[in-house]
Amino acid sequence: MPDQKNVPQCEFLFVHQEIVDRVNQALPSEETLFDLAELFKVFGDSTRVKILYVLFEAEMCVCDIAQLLGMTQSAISHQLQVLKKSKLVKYRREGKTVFYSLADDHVRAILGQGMDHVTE
Amino acid sequence: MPDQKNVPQCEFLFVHQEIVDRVNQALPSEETLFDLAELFKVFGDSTRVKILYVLFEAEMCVCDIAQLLGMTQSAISHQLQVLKKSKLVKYRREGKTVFYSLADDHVRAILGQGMDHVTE
DNA sequence: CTTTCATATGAGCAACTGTTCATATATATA
DNA sequence: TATATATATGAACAGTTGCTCATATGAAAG
Repeated sequence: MPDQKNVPQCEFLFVHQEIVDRVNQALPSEETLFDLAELFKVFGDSTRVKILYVLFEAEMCVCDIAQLLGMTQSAISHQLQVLKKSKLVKYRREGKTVFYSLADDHVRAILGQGMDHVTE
Repeated sequence: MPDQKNVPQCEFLFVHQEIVDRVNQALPSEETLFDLAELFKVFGDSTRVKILYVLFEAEMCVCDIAQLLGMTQSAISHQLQVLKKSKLVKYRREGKTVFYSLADDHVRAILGQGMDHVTE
């Protein structure tokens, strides 16, 4: 962030200096906030959300997911790589087939919180 | 979705027909899943996450937020409109100034769940 | 070794996103 | 009314994203 802290753009900055200080202390690091946004970005796509919901129920191979969602194998595989990179899913090879499943219960918790907000 | 349900692309689809049926039942509606992804999309940007974290601490006017984050008033205002449209923040006018605050505690809960996953 | 099947991956493209810049709106004050 | 301040907003542009298509990789079977 540029050093503009002492160049107020409105009179309220100094009126609320205590609040500004408190916020600055409470604000997580730039890196943490970036990672957090990156995480939510992964959840911010219909296809990926669908894949995660499918894996809620059972581990599943790539082509079954594609079949279920009516999408191409390539599209699903690309998105599974995104989910894998974010450590939201894990996989298990069995012969020619690769089975994907949810990495842990955080995924359920996050989706659940979002669902609460959407369906209320 | 195209009607490809009876054109298996791999042998596992029919081996796991029961699972496919169960998943199809458990899967929320297309519209709900779309809304869910749209919600997470809003959280999927550093600037917006920062704004929300700032509002965690206190209601704040546009220019104070811009000041705090070292960004232009315009950029912050644009993002506040996005957050407003998603009903994640509310605002209160006081003379020339507009104060923004979190709309409800869902926002905290969702960010908190994400933070758990990021900081573990 | 060759073929087949399931999956992964790179290039290319259209659609979307976040910022900047210029300007408009709204409120208060002289 | 004219001016100043705080915020909102539209256009434009660069950067990103998700899909398709073609092709590559990996594993099992002939």
